[in-house]
Amino acid sequence: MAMNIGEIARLSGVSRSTVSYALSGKRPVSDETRQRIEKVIKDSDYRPNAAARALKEGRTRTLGLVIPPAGASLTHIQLEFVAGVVEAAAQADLDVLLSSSGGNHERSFERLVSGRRVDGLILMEIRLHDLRVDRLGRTNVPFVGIGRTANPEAMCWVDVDYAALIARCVHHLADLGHRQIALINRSAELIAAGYGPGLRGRQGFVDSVAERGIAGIELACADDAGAGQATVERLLAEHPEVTAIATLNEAALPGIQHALVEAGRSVPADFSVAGVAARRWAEEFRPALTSADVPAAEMATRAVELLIERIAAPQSPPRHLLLAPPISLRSSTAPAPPART
Amino acid sequence: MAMNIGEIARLSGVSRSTVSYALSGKRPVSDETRQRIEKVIKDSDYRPNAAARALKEGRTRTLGLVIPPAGASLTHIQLEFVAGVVEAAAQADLDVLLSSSGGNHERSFERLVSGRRVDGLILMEIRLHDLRVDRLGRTNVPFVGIGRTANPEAMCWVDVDYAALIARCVHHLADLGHRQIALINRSAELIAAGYGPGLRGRQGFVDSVAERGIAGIELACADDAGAGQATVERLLAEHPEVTAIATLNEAALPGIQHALVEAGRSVPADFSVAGVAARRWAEEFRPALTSADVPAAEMATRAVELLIERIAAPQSPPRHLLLAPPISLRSSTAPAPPART
DNA sequence: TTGTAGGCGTTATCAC
DNA sequence: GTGATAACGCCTACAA
Repeated sequence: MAMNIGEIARLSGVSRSTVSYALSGKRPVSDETRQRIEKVIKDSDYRPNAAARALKEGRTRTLGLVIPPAGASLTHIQLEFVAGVVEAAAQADLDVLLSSSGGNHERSFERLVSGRRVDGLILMEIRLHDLRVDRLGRTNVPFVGIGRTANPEAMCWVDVDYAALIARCVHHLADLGHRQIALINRSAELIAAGYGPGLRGRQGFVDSVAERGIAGIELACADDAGAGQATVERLLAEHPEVTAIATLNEAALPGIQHALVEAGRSVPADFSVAGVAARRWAEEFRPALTSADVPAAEMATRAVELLIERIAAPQSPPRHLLLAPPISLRSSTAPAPPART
Repeated sequence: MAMNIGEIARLSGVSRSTVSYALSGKRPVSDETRQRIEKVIKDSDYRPNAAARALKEGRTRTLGLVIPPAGASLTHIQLEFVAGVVEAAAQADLDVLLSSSGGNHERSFERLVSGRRVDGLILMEIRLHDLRVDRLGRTNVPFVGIGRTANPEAMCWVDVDYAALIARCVHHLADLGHRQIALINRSAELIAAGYGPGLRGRQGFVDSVAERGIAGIELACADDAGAGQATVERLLAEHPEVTAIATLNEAALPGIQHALVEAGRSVPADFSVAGVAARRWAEEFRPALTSADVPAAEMATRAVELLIERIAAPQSPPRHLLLAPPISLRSSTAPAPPART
């Protein structure tokens, strides 16, 4: 039984337009007919054909979400963000079409953009120089970036202020008396590719370390526990004087923890760790990690809000949101141990 | 510039149908006209309007993927699966529409189903008695389940044979001389709700333990590290004679590891652990976990294949795929220690 | 080899 | 308060 509006109209003994108006409420319909129609609809679980509606209305009621390619497996933060976007979109009765960019998924991205499959896009993992942003600039598809480009005024985005957060970590550690601090950053490849959080986090580190007049060492580290472990092993071997780590590489955390345990450094008595991570990972660190918890769910909500606004008013000046959540003091930071001899 | 097929036709000096045929290749078009058309299309980056095409063709070229509600944060396995589905779908030039079920997301699910937003659905986390499966049974929307219901013949699905895998873990541990083995299962709530992996894993445990004539203790455990730690602490306190754990709760692994370290049990010399988990988590366990690696990416590929088949032939008898990957021997299992006195 | 025309299911304009 | 009808952009018989 292929239910369509015509069938509902026939069964209710009215015209198709009346059914349409009864549904949309865009013009008055007598109580009697409305109820007859509603009954018929309920009995047949009719729902308007989305494609027909999209064709007629020129909008799809669908948002596109462009995730990083599958190869680079998603972090907890990204995952939480995706779930949050689906949630927030559902709240607004919007669906979410997923696409991965990078790799050889350009077809999928192009379908979204020029096939008018979506009313707007959310782009994850924006690079400082981002081809997708350039591409979208040439169309008039509304979009919101998670992360900002080198020219941030030109577009809508939501981002975390990694520079400020890493700086806060450094200040917190410096306040505790640490004079030798290492930054465990994301991978060298990501940073070379113009990955904002890595670059801005580094900047925040360099600046704050200079401001406090203390020694800072930056290390790149791939996004997995093994790399975290290797990186910290190297750090401890080459720079035994370091007493604290700041990190924005959440996937490396388990490895960082393990390497410290192996090396016999007790956290936080001998060694402090502070970072930027999803709350869940911070809490799973042993001891629980003092960290600025990346508010992925909130970012998702805000990004969807911004996008909905932008879809409604595509020409309005682009809005931005730079989040800097406070550091949650947990158990991984303490006063620096007396200097080793 | 609202590009549509008519506009392309006008610019190329041909009729709309000629453009359409040039694009689809469903009837010959002279080289000269084809080239003219292709040039115009390239210059204008025209792509057919997906909604119009969907309306006309009665198919959307879109797959629906129903994920668990956001509250229950996704595990690594699920995450890898989602990415795999997007990948496999993109390979077949299909898009993926995301929806979460459960919670109050029924609207979103209903939109997918009766609004004809998708050509078919993949349902994650199938329960033994699953309302969504019942709902889909009353429509003719093709779908593939990840997991199977109590009546598995009636539908298409891809599943992991948790019973067999847990049994293999038990046999492996028994072969190593362990006589007291505990199963760390998923949460009591999940199991009470008819969660297949938990129930079937339990069955495999009970059966294999009986077959080997050894003592088995089953413990439920929520999906996070904290719960894993608490569960193992309790286990060691109440059953100090236990020398091995089998588990299918990957999210609990970090906690399991931590509790064992805290209790001074050295793995694998004093204590063995085997399980079912995503490969990445198995490798991040210390020491690397002997486990059956859930092939989430392969499941995704297979599920998409099955679904595409089913969309093409909705009436064909439902196909199933029960995967039982081999156990990868890593470093977390060893012969049982001499009995404690 | 190419063009004409009808219809997919909606919504919205116009008429009653 | 309600009904007929055109249009959204595409595909595809049917004609030429």
